[in-house]
Amino acid sequence: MPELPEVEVLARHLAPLVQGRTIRAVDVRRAKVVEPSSPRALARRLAGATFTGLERRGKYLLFQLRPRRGETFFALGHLGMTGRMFLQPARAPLPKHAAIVLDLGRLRFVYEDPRYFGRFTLDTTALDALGPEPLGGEFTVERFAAALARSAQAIKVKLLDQSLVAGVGNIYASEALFRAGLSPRRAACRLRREEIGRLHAAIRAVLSEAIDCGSTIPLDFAGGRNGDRLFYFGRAADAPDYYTERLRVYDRAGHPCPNCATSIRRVVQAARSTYFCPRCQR
DNA sequence: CACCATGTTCCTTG
DNA sequence: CCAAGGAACATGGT
Repeated sequence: MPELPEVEVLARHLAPLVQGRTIRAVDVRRAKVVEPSSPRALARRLAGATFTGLERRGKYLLFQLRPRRGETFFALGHLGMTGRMFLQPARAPLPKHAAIVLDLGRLRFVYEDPRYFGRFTLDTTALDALGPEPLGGEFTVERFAAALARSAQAIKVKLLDQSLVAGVGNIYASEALFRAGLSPRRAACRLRREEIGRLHAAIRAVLSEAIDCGSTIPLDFAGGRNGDRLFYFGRAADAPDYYTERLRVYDRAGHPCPNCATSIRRVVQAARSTYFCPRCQR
């Protein structure tokens, strides 16, 4: 469930739940997800530490922890494509693909991830490569334009570059371009200033609306199948409609464009699906 | 069985 | 050296 809005909503949900809780024991069930930390090093560091803060940066979660003695440190989480993090009662059954389990006493913190593409590690260097937060003051049209001017890549592909803006993924890249009325195939360096301004505003609008939408959904990450279908997972037949209506082009090939009823197209760019309206997006 | 999937990194090619 | 494209990672859904 992982682009910026999903991670933001998760961070807001999780922060008060983990705040002040102390880790009693650490179970690394998939060594891969702690790389480049070693399972032993991670376990030693986390055991006895208390959660003192949680924030989001791009698609990452930054857990602030205070050890029994010594200085505050951080653990970096990433959900990859299919990761989830939640608290559950200590005696509830573990999900099949639990990668990390933190014993918090009556509760436990679980990071589970069927594909194990995500991370839960002490190494925070990935943050250094991130560009500005799209919803923050550092993401200015000037800076955005300057970065785009240096790239001949298709704009859709460029939006996935986390050093350009942090947190836009495959879904919201298509959504932002639709909102801005720009073809995903335009070369980044060929966009006019006015178009860049539109795209800049569209990125912010699409992401903040998604956060607002997600924030209004009662979340239940307790591992159940029920309250966890936020965002784009909510499109099963039994799912509420609020989500379906939120995405205007993503995964909607062949459906009518909400503006002009032209059939939405799917194309492949850099081995990833892109969805757009060939009439509204030039 | 075939193909697709919200992400990131690494390798190859040009 | 750089940019761009593709494969790999591992599992599940359709």
